[in-house]
Amino acid sequence: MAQSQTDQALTQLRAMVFTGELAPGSNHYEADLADQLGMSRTPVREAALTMQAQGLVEVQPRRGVRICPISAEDMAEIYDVLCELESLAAARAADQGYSKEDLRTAQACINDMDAALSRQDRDAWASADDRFHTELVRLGGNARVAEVVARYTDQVRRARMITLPLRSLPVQSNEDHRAVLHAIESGDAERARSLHRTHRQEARALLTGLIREFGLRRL
Amino acid sequence: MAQSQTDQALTQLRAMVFTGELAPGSNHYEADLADQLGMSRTPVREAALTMQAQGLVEVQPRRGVRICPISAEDMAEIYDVLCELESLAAARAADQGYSKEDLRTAQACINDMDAALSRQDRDAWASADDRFHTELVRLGGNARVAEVVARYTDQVRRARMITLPLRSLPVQSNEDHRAVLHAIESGDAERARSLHRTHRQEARALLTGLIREFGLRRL
DNA sequence: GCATACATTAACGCATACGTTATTAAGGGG
DNA sequence: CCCCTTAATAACGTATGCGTTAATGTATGC
Repeated sequence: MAQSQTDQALTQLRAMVFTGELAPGSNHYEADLADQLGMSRTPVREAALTMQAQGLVEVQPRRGVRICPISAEDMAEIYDVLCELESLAAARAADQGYSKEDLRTAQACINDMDAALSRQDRDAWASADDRFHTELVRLGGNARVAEVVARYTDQVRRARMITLPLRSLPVQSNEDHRAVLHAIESGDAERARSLHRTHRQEARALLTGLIREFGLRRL
Repeated sequence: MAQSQTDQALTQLRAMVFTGELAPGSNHYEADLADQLGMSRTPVREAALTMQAQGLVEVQPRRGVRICPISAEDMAEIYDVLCELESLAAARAADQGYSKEDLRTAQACINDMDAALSRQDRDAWASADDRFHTELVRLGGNARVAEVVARYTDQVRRARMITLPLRSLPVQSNEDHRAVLHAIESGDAERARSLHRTHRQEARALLTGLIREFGLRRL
């Protein structure tokens, strides 16, 4: 499982972007990043170009690698995409005629979210929520949908982490998930679609609202 | 306006993929491509990595750069994505309250398609059709939607070119476009959405049908 | 005759080097 | 005092070289 330097750079740089260790809006010279990661510029540069194609950074000549910040408008755009594609995935998942066993992973995510909620553990909830949405999209059976959803989920990952403590406990969210999964289980595609669509629209409104309310810049 | 070697490599390699000069499913060593483009391996490699992130090629150690072929299943997946996102764009475009002047470019594309049809010029029609969809998505006002649509349009570009002569003249398509634009003009978002959705679903069925009917491999 | 071990080859991963060029600062003129 | 010109700096773009390593062919043993 020999990981190439480029792979390592990609993994580490992505992690540094997600945690905010590389601050949104900040610039970083390739040479500095290479030093930090203990490698030469080449693999760093290759990783940066890949991340640029993923929309996480911009490679700007002589100004270094810029970490793309997320504005309320960006958040709104991204949630529009997630809303459409995830609700399609929910509908398709319902069409597949999955057994309870097939949906076990999704059910487990919901259980984890419930448990996290009762512990008021927001981080654990966020992690389980993330896994639920990933699983939902996987169940939809369209790899391109999964890819795009993963890509944009990455773009808002840091912003979501930051807003997480600002919002009330996401109890409604868990109800939504259960309802969506139930619709999938019962093979009701249009219901799964519209339930999930509403769920995501509410998330969109909540998050953009929080950003605006708290005047968050450089998310 | 100084184009870097990497940019040139990207432009040229993309063109070579779209025309089929680099055949779908074929592999090409970085060094060979570099020779063809008259540059060193570095910019070729960087361009290849970017194209990999765009889903056009795979960079496989010791097997060179592989040109991703498109199967009927890929086509179905991609059109599902295009269907959702473009119909969202159509709905949003209708919500913007665009004037006739704002929609001039889209109207011009439709006119071009009509003209191309009457000349039975399929290539000109395809070009105008492409421009119409791009413009539609631009009118939707969501840059992420535009980005994803552009990316997947690129992935099916070559396959569409190849199937173009196999299908009957796309007269219905032009009717559809006109109806969508009319819905946008009259601000009827849900009508624009559902019309465009149907339009794309039909394209999906047509294209996957053609691929299967003609047993096209390595598209 | 087939499988396995080994040698050979060459494509890649990545470090390095260097020329180019944008940026910044300094200096001179208005 | 400000603006413009010019020089210095350093980050980048890209060529190059080399060690690594996977793929292929060959030889050997069963």
